[in-house]
Amino acid sequence: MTADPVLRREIPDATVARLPEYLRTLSALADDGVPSVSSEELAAAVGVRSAQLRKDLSHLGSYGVRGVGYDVAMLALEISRALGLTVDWPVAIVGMGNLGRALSSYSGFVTKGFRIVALFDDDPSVEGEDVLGTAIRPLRDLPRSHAADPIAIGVIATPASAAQTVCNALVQAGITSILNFAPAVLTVPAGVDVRRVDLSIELQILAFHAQRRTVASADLRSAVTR
Amino acid sequence: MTADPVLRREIPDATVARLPEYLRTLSALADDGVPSVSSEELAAAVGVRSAQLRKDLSHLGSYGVRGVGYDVAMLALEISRALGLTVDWPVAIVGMGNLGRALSSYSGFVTKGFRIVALFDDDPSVEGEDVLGTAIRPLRDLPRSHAADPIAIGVIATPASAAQTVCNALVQAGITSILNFAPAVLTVPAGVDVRRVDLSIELQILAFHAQRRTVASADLRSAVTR
DNA sequence: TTGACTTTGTGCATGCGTTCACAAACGTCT
DNA sequence: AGACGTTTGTGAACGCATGCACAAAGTCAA
Repeated sequence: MTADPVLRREIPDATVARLPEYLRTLSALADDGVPSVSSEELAAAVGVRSAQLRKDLSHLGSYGVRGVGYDVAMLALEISRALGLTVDWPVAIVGMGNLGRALSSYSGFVTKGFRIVALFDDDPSVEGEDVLGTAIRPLRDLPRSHAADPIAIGVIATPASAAQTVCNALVQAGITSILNFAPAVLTVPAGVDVRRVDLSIELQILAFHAQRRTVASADLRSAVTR
Repeated sequence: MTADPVLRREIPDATVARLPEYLRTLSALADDGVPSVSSEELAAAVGVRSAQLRKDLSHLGSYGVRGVGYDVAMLALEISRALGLTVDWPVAIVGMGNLGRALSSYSGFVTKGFRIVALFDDDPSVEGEDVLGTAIRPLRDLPRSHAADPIAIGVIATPASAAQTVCNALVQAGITSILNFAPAVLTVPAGVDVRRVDLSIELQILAFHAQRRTVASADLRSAVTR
């Protein structure tokens, strides 16, 4: 009944969101031939507090050595395992505009256990086109494609107007993990996990902070001249 | 000394991150000709709890009418104002690969007060190319471009290896708001606001949850067969 | 082995964010 | 005008995440 304690233990969402950052930095360190790091060093490289890093890692188990630090390669492997990146995740991308093409060639996508197995777009002018070894097919081929080479994760990179239709097709095919880049809220049945990425939100947050800086300095000036 | 209370009041980061979502949904409602919404309806459309929505909006001021709801157009305007989107934000994008092109044509970028004033790329083969009315220039033109048409926000859409160099150039030119799509941690002087977007992190989080579902159902099965 | 030093893992406190629950405020109907 | 139903705005409770501080556990030198 009791499975691997590492997998059964609840890992906080906030921690899960940071694990990819740790993993990327660890991979860079490994590439540089660094054998081990302390929590202090790794935290500084990622941009978090060392206490936070240690607490995050403690949720995965006890992989550090007191007085020494963490073995870079081993820790990277453990984080990969925790995230589920030690197995391959077949990914399909729907919508082959600039964003879809950017995603299919994005290094962070093709490495790290994600394998693009299908590209879809209903625009006849791009149908059949080859993108990095994978042909673009119309969405109606999804069931056949899924049967031949099962898809674990569907990525929606279409305009907002098509997003729900595409989502329905993905769910219909039995795909339960969906990453949505379209600026639309998708409704899905229970058991389907949808995550949305809005490229413009970060820009708006940036504008908010920039504006606040401007207002703050304007306040200072008007306070002086008053 | 006391400026506009709406601008001076501290708005929590978590709230700021949701305001763009509210704004997008409100814009859609306005397009559909809906004159007003209750917090319950709007919250459902966005995918949050109504109490959270009301508390978020309360940070901007009191723009609802008890017993009635919120005026869609007015609330949209107030959120725009709070985010600083009522003024134009000149944006420059560095790196005109697929991602840079996707961003420059992204509807959420060009609408909502963001105006792309410059595109940079040091690849000679794309230099001078016209993308939606803006010519691609080499990064060394940044100071001149900035002087002629000031840039408020710089977007880095280059490979990770070039990100820090590009960032330095942006900071050197006096740009204090930077959106970084490259998978690299940037070091900047104090007073410069950097936000990072990693397109692969969401995919990794999705994989984590998908894996957990798989493990959970495997546990159930093994529990039965035991 | 012993002692000095380093670094992890974690209990505890603090702060922030979310949710509940309700009084206050509005429109409407009689 | 007054009673009624609706919805906002917010104080208070709760829960989660972060940061502190230190004991436990290791290395290394002598």
